[in-house]
This record gives sequence, C-alpha cells and structure tokens, in this order.
Amino acid sequence: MYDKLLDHIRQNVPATSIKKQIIEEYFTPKLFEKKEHFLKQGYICKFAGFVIEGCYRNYILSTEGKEVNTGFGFENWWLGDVSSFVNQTPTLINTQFLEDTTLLTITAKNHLDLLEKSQCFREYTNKLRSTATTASVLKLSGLSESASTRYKVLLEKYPKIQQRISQKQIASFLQITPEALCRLRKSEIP
Amino acid sequence: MYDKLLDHIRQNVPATSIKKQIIEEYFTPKLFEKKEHFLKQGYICKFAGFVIEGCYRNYILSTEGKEVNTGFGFENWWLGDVSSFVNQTPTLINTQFLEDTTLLTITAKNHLDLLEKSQCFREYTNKLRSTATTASVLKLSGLSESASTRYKVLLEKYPKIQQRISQKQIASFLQITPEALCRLRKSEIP
DNA sequence: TAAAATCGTTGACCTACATCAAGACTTTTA
DNA sequence: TAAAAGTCTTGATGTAGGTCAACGATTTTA
Repeated sequence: MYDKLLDHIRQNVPATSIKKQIIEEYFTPKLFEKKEHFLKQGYICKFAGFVIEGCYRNYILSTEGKEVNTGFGFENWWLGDVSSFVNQTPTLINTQFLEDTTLLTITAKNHLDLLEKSQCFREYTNKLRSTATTASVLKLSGLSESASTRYKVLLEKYPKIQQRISQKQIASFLQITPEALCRLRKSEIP
Repeated sequence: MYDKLLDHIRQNVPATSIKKQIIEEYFTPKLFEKKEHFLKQGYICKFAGFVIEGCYRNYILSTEGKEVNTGFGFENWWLGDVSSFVNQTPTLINTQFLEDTTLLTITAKNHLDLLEKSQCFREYTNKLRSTATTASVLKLSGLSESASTRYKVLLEKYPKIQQRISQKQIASFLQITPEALCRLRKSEIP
C-alpha cells in the first residue's frame, strides 16, 4: 500500500531519496464507504489523502443549492482542498466517495513537517500543486465549447470513465442535465 | 516601487523578516505597453511578475481559435503561469496587458533561489498559490449560474471593473457575447 | 425478497443566449 | 485632424439545452 505512494513520488521526482519508512511514519491508512464524505463545505480540511483504491467526486453548491461536480479522482490522485489545508480556513468544496475507497492520509501538521524535512517531498508537492492549478484553468475554458465537444474531450482523456462514473455524475461535471447527456450519447455514438 | 511588493508580502505573512534589499536584488522592473503580451501559448514562462501599476487579462484559445478570458489582474497581483514557470514547460495561457503596465519581474532561477533562501517567501508563495487554485475552482462552478447571476456576482466582487475593463472583455470573461451583455445591462440596471 | 428509491431514456414544449446585420459613437493611427 | 478601426447598441431570427412528465430497468434498503 505504501509502495503505491512511493512509486508516485518517484514518478514525479525521479531522483528522490525518500524512504518507505518515512511514508509509513507520516501517513495513516483510512477506509471510506461509498457515499461517505471526505470534506464538506464550511469545514476545515484537516487531512490530505492519497487514493490507493477507489474514486471520488468534488462538487460545489450553486447559489440555488444545486450540486455541480468540478472533477473526479481515482487511484494515485490526491484529495483535499489545498487552500483550506494550507491556511486552515473553511473550505467551499465537497468531496464524496463514489466507491468504497482506501486512502493514505496525512495531517496538516505532519504535512508541514515533511515539507520542511524533505527537499524531495517539497519538489513533489510543488509539482502536483502547480499542475493542479493549470488543470482548473483549462477545465474552465473548456466550458466555452459546446456540450458535445466537452463530452468528446472528456472521453478522449478518460476513455474508461463511463465504466466507473454514472451518467448523472458525468452530466453534472459537463454542466448539462442527464437528459441532455442521454441525447448527446444517442446522436454521437451511432 | 519595491515597497508595494514588500507591503504585499507583509500583508500575507505578517511576521516576515524579508528585507527591501533582497527584493531589489532579486526583482527587476519592467514596463509594458497596452496590448503587449506577457505570455503566449506554446512559450515557456521565464518570468513571474508582480503588478505595480496597470492591468492585464488571461485568455486561452478555444478549439475554434476563439479567445476566452479566464481572468483579469490589477495592482498587487501576480502574473505568469505557475505550471509553466515551475516545470519550465510550454504554457497554454495567454496574458495580454489592457493598460500600460509596470511590473516587478523575477526569473524562474531567482525565484527558486529565493524560495530556498527565505522561509517567509516560501510561506508567501504557498499562500498565494493555494488561494489561486481555489479561485479557479470557484470561477468554474460559477459558470453553472445564469449569465445574469454571474454578471451580478462579478460586479459585487469588483464594483469598479467597468471603469477599467471594456464590455467586450467582460463579456468574454462571462462567456457570453458582447450583445448579450449589452442586453443584460439594459434589463438589469434600470 | 419485496418495497422503495434511483437511474437512464424518450417525448413535448420553452427560453436564454447565439448569430447576423446595421447604425451611432469612440478610439487609434497615419 | 481626417480616415480607419474598433466598440456599443438595437432588431430580427435561430438553436442548444433546460424543464416537466412518464415509464421500464437497476440498485438500495428494510
């Protein structure tokens, strides 16, 4: 289990010197059931987590209280709201598991310690956070395309997403209704 | 000029020990004219910049080549694509000045040096980047609201934006046509 | 395992915003 | 400072996707 995280660090910082023992010391495994929440609007993000197995969705609540998915995460992704985690301020993001999920979690305090202690973990964190920012911006711009284009792009990027995520959730992510997605599928994949 | 950046650091990291001399050593002032680009898709972001005076827009190109604004920046904002800057990879973002603008710029190398050297600058950078990520996510979700709601929210957040940014640019940011924005204004502000 | 809830699909109808066009006003350029 | 280019506004018309409703299929719960 700890190896999965270690591998991920190695992938991003090939020259890493980080030891498995460190990971075991700083991270705690946690199990969550499908539909459980990892994070809810208004709470402070006390832990960050790395997905060993399972998946989740991030969503926000619109002014009318509608849930709008902002993204999904699978194995080898991090979850937790960086802003809330770093500044220990209430989050605006909700994170809910879509399958039973195993995480490696780390507290904010441990994370800070590890950042100070390990130059390589600093690099790793830096790298992940910088690419996360870009991803958000790109997603954003994607919304200027038609729903049909956005759907195609999504399928190109994650061909297997339909095996794991329900149409309702995908529709929310594309910011269209499930009905519209249903019609899209019918017309586009003959 | 350097004081403006120093003040901004102090605002975010009250206990800072950073000296004006350091700022003067690591940052270089630069002037840009209205319509000049700071960053173009495909190039690597060699500098980050802090706006002393002026403003800019970030935009991306949709698949059909249309420019879509992702945000504006004014005095006391940073510009530059974090992802491209940190990883020295080509950016997907375009940054263009909407007024004659004065920046304090720092090279990627100097930025790395300063991060290693100054614990306080590390905190400062961390804080800015984490809030930037959140801002993107929230903007994203905002698009699920109607154009009219998005416009109202924008005006609440930046009441003076209309004095500095043209309707065409605001429309692109709201992801509607200038015509639609014109009609919105007429109907909403009687 | 029966009942209840949720999901995917389809049809009928509606609305917010896009597109195209054209004129008045403002800013930039030579 | 005159010409050219870009901006704002308004009108007429088109369309992608929303809303509401209904039904069978699947999943969840008791």
